[in-house]
Amino acid sequence: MIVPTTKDLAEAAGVSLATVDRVLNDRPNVSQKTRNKVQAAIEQIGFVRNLAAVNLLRNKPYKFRFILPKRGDLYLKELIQQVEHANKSLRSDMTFADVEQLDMGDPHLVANYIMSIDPSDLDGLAIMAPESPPVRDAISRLNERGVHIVQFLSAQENLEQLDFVGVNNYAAGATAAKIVGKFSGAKSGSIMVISETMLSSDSIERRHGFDAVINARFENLRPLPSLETYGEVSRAKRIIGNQLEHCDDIVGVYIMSSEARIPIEVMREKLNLSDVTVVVHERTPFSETALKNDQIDAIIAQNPGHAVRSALRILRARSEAREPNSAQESIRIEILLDENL
Amino acid sequence: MIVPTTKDLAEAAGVSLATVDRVLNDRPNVSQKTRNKVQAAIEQIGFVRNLAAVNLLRNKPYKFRFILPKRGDLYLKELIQQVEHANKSLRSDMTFADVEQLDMGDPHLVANYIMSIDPSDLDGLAIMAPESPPVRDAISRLNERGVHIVQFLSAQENLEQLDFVGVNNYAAGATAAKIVGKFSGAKSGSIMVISETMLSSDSIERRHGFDAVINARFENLRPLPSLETYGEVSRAKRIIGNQLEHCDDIVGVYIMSSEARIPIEVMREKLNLSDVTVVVHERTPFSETALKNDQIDAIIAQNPGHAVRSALRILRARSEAREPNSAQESIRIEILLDENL
DNA sequence: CAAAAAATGATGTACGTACCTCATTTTTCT
DNA sequence: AGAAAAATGAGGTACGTACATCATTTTTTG
Repeated sequence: MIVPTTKDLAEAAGVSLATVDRVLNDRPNVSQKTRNKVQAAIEQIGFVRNLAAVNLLRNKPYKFRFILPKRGDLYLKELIQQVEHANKSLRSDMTFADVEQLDMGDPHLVANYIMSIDPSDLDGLAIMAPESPPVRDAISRLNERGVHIVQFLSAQENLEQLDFVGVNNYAAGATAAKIVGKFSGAKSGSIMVISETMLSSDSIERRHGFDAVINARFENLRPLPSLETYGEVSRAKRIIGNQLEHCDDIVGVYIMSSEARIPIEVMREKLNLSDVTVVVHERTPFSETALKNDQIDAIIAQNPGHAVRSALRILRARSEAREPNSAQESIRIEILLDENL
Repeated sequence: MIVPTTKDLAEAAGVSLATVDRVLNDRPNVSQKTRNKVQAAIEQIGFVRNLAAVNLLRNKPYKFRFILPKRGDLYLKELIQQVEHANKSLRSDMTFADVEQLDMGDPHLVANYIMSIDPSDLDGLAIMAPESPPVRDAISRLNERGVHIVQFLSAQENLEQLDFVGVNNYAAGATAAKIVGKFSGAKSGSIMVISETMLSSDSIERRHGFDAVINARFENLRPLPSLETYGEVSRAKRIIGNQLEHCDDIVGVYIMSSEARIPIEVMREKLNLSDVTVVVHERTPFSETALKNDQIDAIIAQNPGHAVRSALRILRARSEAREPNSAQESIRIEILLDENL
């Protein structure tokens, strides 16, 4: 099989290589007639730029950075590992990725960091940060200064023009609700809803989706107010214990944040977890074990490897002024059971 | 940022470019001492081959073919579309893919086709064909003649040394069982199991996985013998109608083959599908609509786009004598509900 | 210690494209 | 018609690697 080159294209179009180059790279001083001739020849012989040659010529290292929270859970650890792995396996492709962990409790610190970035140092940024106006503004500014941005797993409002990698959290909550509802069978009772914090838009959206489905389809179930652990074991013990005392008809538990460990460990002291339906988010070594041990029933997950690779593909595409292949880049809401782990 | 080249490597190792080349490409006439020096320098400066340059130099078009069944359903159509799409978007990468559809009813025809392939025409083959000795032998032979092979979505026995793309069908059946069981709540009754044919190993494995989980965890449910439609509407009507008459305690339906349309259309005339739990395989325009209309409860799916791209990545890697990135290539058993479509 | 063998160096070519400069032809304008 | 402007052609360089060839040095062997 012969793959046509620019040379073949020039011949087919009846013009010189220089003119082909002018057309392909949108340079001035080409008549419309010639442009058409070349375009026709492109279609006719099926010419496609050889990516390897283009990349070799560009030969620019692409540097991308993930901004992730400092305080984190097992899922965060997975993400970091995936970035490191991607960094290794993409080096031969001139793609480099690293991680900067910031204290997300302080939006101004995050905004300052973003604004301090030198666009000549970095080609793109994947940001996972709680919704906040200063951060949003900093992102916009940096983007205007030529750094490509992907909103990673958590989106800022009013930044719809930027690429987003992650799941629809409303749908994720709704999916969790469907599982909790269906798995509870004909039982009636209350559903505990536990979150690390309800300040993030992720949690809010998940809660909305969850309530919508429970209310619409499972009249027998009563979702309780969200409990916020703030990631502290002692607090978790207190508030969860408190609720368990006042409520003796728990039939299901939904843990909205990516860290399922603390709530599960607290609860399994006071409750037989195999008797109630437990749904958590994100696959981690802990949640995987819990699923196998029948302490939880389902994991709603977004694959961290997919997410990282997808963000990098999008950043790479943007850096080369290509359109990302959107079909390939959507992240699925995965439902993991013991059977399909 | 500077990315080290072979030139930098030569300098760092204190040898000439020619020697670096000898080490990198495993050529003879290099002392062990020098090999070590170069290896050490590779580690030290973090040298990685520039893929673009290697590909440019190779500059070989890779030609791959998917062998798929001739008679097929909507899922097959999706697969074909995905191959066509991949073919377009990978042209700039010198990767070409096409589809050959064969009558899978005749193993010898399939085997003959495989044996008639000229290894100089084709770099790799992705085969989806029912388990059969002549086909298996033909695959082995072709592989020995230098054509890389991927077993696509359905595996041949005793060909474990070849790459496989697809899900574990036992686990897929088990997953379906878990959904049917849990979604049926406390109800007792029978489960219909419908397949196009029970001759394929896919169906057999799914059935095994299904029965294992139902028997182990759901004593209230009784799986019925498999009904085989052979893809014929009239036959489907007859056997399904027959079973519905003799069995008035149906609480769930499991459709094992990728074509859900015929059984669903037959059944919805005689049964209120929203009263029973229905689980099918593969996302197609039909099953998607049925899920939205509450005629089915869940789809067990393997993403056709992922599958096709994965097969092509593996074939490409093998053709370039690289190891495929196995972590990225595993196909998930997806559970699709109305909420996470 | 000389001859053979092994190891290493020096140098050139090629892959397909982008970008550059300069020469030449064609078109447009006055 | 003649000058200015636009269009096109011709040719070179560079990216990083693989694969040659041939010259030179070092090591091994009898």
